Amino acid sequence: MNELATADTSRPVQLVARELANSSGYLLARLGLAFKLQATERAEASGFELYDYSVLAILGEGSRETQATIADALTLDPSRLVALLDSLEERDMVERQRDPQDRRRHVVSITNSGRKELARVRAIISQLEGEFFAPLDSANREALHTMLAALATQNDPRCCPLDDEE
Amino acid sequence: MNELATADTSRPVQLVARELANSSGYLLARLGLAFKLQATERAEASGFELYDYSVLAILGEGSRETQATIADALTLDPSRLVALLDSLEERDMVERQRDPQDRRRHVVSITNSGRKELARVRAIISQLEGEFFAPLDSANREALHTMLAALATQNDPRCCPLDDEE
DNA sequence: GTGCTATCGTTGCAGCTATCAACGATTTGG
DNA sequence: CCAAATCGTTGATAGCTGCAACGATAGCAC
Repeated sequence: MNELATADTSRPVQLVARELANSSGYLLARLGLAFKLQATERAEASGFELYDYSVLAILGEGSRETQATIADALTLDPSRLVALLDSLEERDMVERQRDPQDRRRHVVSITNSGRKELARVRAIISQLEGEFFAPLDSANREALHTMLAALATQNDPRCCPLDDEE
Repeated sequence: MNELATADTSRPVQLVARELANSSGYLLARLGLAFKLQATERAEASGFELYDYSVLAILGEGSRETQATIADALTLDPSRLVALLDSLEERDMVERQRDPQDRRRHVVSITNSGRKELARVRAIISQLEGEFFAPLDSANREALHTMLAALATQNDPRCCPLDDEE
């Protein structure tokens, strides 16, 4: 049925199928992964795990978190969080204290030096975002963000509270 | 320094940090992963691996591909593709033939039954896309797709050729 | 022609990661 | 005061990813 089973060697770079490139979901997944990889790379170049940033960012917003709530917010297995916090605590960025009201819990809080480090990673990620979304002008960037937030509230409720008031 | 290290147990659902929710890159990564997980789930419920769809979609567009070009397009290790093609070939969806012009190569082509199965998975994924992007009206969906495509051409060139003419 | 090197698909391995069960400590409720 | 549930932690297990090595074939130098 194949008159001549010969590959056409003419193309310079192999592109993904039109069908996939036309799928917003595929683009979303692929771009999301690309961003995550680049973020991981840059963070690790500065001595951080990418999850360090997520954890510090959560802790940087004031409310005293227990490990279960952090793990839940990041959709992370609690057992994986243990090693992350061990590492952060060893580097004096966070502190674990027993909750006096429920001594099973650990209340995790960020330290002053943790805040400084958070600012450093934040700058790195922020820089990357600027480059990654550079193809869009600022109006489009904002429009994109609004749409992503809308999708997140429906498809990943833990991600985004929708209360943009303030 | 912590007057009372007590977690505030008042919140119903734990949300991710404001800082992360305000990051388009974070939303992109998280939504992309969420989409991929849902797609995997639905595909597997119908007896497909998600990559089966990617491979079939590429093969469904006519040009005769060699394994290296497929792996390259999907940013997939060639060794991983072997098992995928073995499985697809076993189910009579694709065929491997030696390229007579270069007997090291395998030219992979889709079979008639492969096209039928492709149509089935395509419908499944298409259905999912409809649901996933439901929070956006069709104008916004199109705007979003255009932006994602623009980002892809810069950040993941293998993903999208930008030639939307036709 | 004869080697030398590169490429293609394939196999197998080794490291990493996620996922889960189980445990001690503690709280809660009867 | 006892039983069940919860919290953080540890350990083990399965699965995936990327990498090196291999046989087969091609291209190139001479």
